Amino acid sequence: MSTPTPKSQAFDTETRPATDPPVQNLPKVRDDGPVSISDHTRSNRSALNAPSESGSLGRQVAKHLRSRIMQGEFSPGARLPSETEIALDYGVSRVTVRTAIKLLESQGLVDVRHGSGTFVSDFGTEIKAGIQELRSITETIREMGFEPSMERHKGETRAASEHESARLDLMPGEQVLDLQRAVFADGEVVAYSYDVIPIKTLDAQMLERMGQGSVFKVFETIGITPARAIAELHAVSSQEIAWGPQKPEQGLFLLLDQVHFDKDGKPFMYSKSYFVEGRFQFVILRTR
Amino acid sequence: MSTPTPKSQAFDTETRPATDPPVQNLPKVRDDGPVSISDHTRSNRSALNAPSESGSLGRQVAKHLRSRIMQGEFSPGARLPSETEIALDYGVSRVTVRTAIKLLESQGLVDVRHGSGTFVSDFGTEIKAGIQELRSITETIREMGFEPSMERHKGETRAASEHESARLDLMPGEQVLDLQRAVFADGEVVAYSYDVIPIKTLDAQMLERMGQGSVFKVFETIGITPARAIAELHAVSSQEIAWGPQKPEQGLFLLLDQVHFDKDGKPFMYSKSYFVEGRFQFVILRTR
DNA sequence: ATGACGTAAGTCGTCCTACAACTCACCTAA
DNA sequence: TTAGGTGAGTTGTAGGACGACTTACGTCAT
Repeated sequence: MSTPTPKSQAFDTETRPATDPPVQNLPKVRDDGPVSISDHTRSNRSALNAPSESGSLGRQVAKHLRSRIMQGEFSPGARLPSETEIALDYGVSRVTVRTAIKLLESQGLVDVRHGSGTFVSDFGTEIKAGIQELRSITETIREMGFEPSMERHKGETRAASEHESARLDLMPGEQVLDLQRAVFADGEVVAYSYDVIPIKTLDAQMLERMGQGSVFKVFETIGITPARAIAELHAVSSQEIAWGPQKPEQGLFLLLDQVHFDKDGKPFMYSKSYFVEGRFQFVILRTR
Repeated sequence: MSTPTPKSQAFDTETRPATDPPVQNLPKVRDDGPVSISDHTRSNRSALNAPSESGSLGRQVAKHLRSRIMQGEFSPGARLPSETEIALDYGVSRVTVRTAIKLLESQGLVDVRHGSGTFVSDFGTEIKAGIQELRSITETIREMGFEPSMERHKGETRAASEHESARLDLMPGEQVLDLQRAVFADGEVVAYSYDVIPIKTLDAQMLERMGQGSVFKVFETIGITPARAIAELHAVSSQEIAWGPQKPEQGLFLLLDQVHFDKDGKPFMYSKSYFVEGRFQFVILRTR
């Protein structure tokens, strides 16, 4: 599918000021005059449009700004360029820049002050481990500067329990993939992951690949995009959860009990992640 | 013994958003022509401008929309009026409505679909107990439909520990108020709160009022507005934390270890809140 | 010299208007 | 019946304008 985006020219006979011939993949750029791009102030307008799924323009700009902040281009406390400047830089409207900045603000990354400017949050760059954004555990670990790895302990199909059926919106007794894995950061166990995935969304080939690396990567290949997750937090003390040589003695865990939904609101995975207390730091930024 | 369960009515002071907060200040309306407001569709434009601190127009609209959603005017899954309609309704521009909706979206309350509309998130109304927004525990409990109360167990001044000084940005040895309280919901203990507040920000009168009700209320009166908090999450198993007749046997807690900052980025309180596992449900909505 | 005050420039907040991109319901024709 | 087109409605983006707020700076009276 994916119609070539005909840009609607069949019925617009009138009112196109024609200043802007249909562009394909770049954000529309208006006045590019002499195209003199100095080196020390290279434009960022071609930096958008990631290869894969991109989302709205505002989200793209937000994503790019975020990475620039994370990479230290703007240090904590520093002021970002004005909205107008950023807009010119990316070749988008100020409206778009504002939506992007609003997003970053809601993530606690920046701090907008009326009449003064937009500033990088003082702890902005340390929030990487935040729970607020939806990421796979492996991604999160990698962002924290560790090397993630996984070890499959169990991976079999069985009937869903009543509790799981309810959470995943299944018929009782439907088959699911029961995945149990240990999660490592630099070779040290940081969590034990119990994932339950409805079989019907997978084919045989997937079953093997599940559990190798990030399950989210596999989901991507079949067009399932995680849009959000609703999670409960619990403190758990039990000897029944961990296994293996690195099994923690005290048996104290922070349980993230969550259901993942795709962009259509359909649940596609139910997972219980038991984080070994003391080996993984959860940071939450609370804003008004 | 057997805490009297005071039901706390001495300090539930403010703002019951009954149905119609008396307001005087209107947002500037430009073309007010004949001011003909039809009856069956009463305008909401006078509903803005909360009595105290209001914030930007967009935030006001967001706040009001939020309360409308929470009160069930729009049920989960339902579509909100179009941005244009809302704008007319409140007498603001569509831009303002959009910033408001963006805010609600980032809180997971609504779900914006391009070309289709804005919908109340399916769980949106259940996220009340979410950690994402900065609220006092009492407020959160009230929103969950319980009657909050508190019992002061300790309230004395002492020198700050090294760890506390670091978090609160104090000189070592500076005096702080050490507050230890049990938090009740409908008479049942749900948490034990250890708060540390620098003395210099308080006067003698405040010291007494602290610990009566919400400490945030007291802070408000001296012009300190909590803007954000950075928190760590931990699982804790200990018998040293709780006290009193309702002390939980298993000694299992979810610890929210957090520093609160005002809008200028100054830390004004360091608090450790130990939530009794199983008596308080933490829900987190994770979005991309 | 010092402090209070006004002024101007810079920046975010809001408004208006217009159009593009997308979704959905409906109708039509094969 | 089904495939496709069409149009109305909705959110996304653009561009220009002005208001509100912050900050720095210069002026003036003390």
